[in-house]
Amino acid sequence: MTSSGPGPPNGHRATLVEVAALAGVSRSLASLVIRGAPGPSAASREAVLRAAAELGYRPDPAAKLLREHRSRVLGVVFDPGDPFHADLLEAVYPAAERCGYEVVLGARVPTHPEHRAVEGLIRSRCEGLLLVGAEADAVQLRGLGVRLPVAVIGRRGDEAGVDSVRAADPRGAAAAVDLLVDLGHRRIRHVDGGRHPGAAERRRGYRAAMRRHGLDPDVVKGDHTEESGVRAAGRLLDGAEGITAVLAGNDRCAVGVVDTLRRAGVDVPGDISVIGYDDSRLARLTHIDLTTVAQDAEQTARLAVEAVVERLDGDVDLPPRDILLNPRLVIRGTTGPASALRRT
Amino acid sequence: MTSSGPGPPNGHRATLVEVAALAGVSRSLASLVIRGAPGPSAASREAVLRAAAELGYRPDPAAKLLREHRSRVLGVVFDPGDPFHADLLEAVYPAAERCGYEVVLGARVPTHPEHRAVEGLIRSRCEGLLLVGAEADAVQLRGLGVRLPVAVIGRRGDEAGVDSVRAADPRGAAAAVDLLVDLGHRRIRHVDGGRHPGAAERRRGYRAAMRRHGLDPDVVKGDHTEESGVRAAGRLLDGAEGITAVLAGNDRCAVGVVDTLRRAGVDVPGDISVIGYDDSRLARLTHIDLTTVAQDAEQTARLAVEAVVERLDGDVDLPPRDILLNPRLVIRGTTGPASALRRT
DNA sequence: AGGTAGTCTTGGAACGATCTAAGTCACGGG
DNA sequence: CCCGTGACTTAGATCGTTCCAAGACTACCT
Repeated sequence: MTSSGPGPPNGHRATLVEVAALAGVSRSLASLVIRGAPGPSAASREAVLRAAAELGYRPDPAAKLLREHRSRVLGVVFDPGDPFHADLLEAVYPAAERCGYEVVLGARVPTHPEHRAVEGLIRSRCEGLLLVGAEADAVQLRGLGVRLPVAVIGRRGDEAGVDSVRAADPRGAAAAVDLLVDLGHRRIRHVDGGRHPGAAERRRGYRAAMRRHGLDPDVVKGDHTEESGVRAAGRLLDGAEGITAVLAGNDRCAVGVVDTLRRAGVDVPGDISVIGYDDSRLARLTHIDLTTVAQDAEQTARLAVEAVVERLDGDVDLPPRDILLNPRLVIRGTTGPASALRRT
Repeated sequence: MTSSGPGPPNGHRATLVEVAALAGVSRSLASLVIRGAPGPSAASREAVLRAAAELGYRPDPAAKLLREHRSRVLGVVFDPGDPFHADLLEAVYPAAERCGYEVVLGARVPTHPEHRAVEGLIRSRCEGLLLVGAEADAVQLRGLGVRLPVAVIGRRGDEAGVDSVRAADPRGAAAAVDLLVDLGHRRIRHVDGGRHPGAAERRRGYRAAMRRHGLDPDVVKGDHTEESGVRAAGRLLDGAEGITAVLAGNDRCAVGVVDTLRRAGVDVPGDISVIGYDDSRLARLTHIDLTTVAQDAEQTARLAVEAVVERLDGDVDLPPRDILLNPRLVIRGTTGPASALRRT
């Protein structure tokens, strides 16, 4: 894009020396003009800019980097295909731009695992790293953290010496339970996320909230896929009579639950209420319209970017911070009052 | 994560000069050893490698790049959150690696539109570009194509002078129609994808196949979202009697159709068969189990990478190629014989 | 007139690698 | 005894920038 610009279409890129020659000034002066430094007179400024435009000059980032030792680039490792990561990325770009940084991405996929992504990003000379949902253990994370400033999103990192930004999952789960109890539900089941990151805390929040209300926790194993929702709903249909509400480990699981229940003729939320977790795009689709717990992607991304930038632009020796964000309950169409019939 | 390595943990990175000094050889010799060039004796080779290890030496990519004018990096623009793009990325990495290239990613999101992504990637000195589903028009694409080798995935590019790799959508739609006709369906409706890339060709393939079978095409407007599937299904329920099969514009639309029909008590595929398009992860979920048309992500990615690399590593002046891949029909659980009752 | 301040401009030395061409050394043949 | 040969090694130039210290010129003040 950039309409390809004028100048030699391909092959040789114009250099600063050529621009300076055409403008009839020295290399140094041209350099000052190009990077907008104070000093040059209006006349030379104009001459250089004209020459640069004519030659289609673009500064060589490699040379600049070699000299300056600053790339002003942030690397981000993420999972393509994960809708929440997409929301985060959308917020990372403007946040980085406000701080004067560019962003390069590295995907975490089976063929290109996290450590490869990290190395690739470092090789493309990023100065700081955002890991959206890291796989690495604390030791690896710590090793990475000494090489460059790192922030982890969605998981705790301060024991590994790096900053982290994440939702306060126990509070989110508790808020979901509170809503259900307010609606009159008492038999509330949690389909958990197994060993998924965050699952343990959601489980903990659920258990604590249930007990706070004087209710018995009822946790069944699951994971963060639709499959596990389908299985859980199957068990529900097979005879877990009395249960009027389900708190799923995440939205995908919740969708599995809702679909299976509805297909079996159970009314959601008339007979059973369902709450998801994450407020993924899935949950927002109007024909799904799932009540769920939202994390604020925009704020999360912004804080993570700012944490890394803060270390980059000065305070290197801050102690690692673990920033907890309050989740927000988004009430949509899969929750309603406990039905009189099934209430125990 | 490379276990942080020995050497000064942060601050100063070791340079080749320091390695050479520690090994007691010249900078040039150290350089030869580091990049594995033939020449150095076994003794000096070992001395240099030992010194490099001790200092935790890592070559500075900026300096290397400045000198060599080759980054061996491929840039990829994609939509995070799109599952098919995730599949492609997964295949891009090994394909690039086989050709000796690294990959950097730029996201196409509302806050960071395509042209920004492209510029960012070029600034990080990628030598070639893969656009997964470009937004740019032919003029912009052509402008980009003269700056560096470009391949577009999922859309035609040869009129804009760049290579493209895409599925033969008309053939995919035709195969879907053929299957339905084989199953005895005659009133087959197509919910199209509006002005989405690819939608026109799918529509064309559908129309041609219907006429080939002596049937009347029946196209309704839609787009590539669940919403449009929901709307289309609504119209079907409102009284489009006689229709026994729906070919959706893509999987998301198909899921909207199936969900809405089932929720209204219509049996899929007993009463109505539904076919999607794309074989996204969605379609593969066992509780959705959608019959759909698949594109081969692995092959697509590989061919696109190879096209760009071929121009990079020699043949610059090949005419642009438009590579068409045959889609594959994946028969799952949403298609069945036309029901005797509803057959016209 | 001489000094000094201020504004604008400049050449040379970095940055850290690679490449080229020229060096050193030991050895064996004439 | 000299020289060519082959196997290693090295100094110096180079890539395209930015930084630094100093240079040129005008203008002002005493």
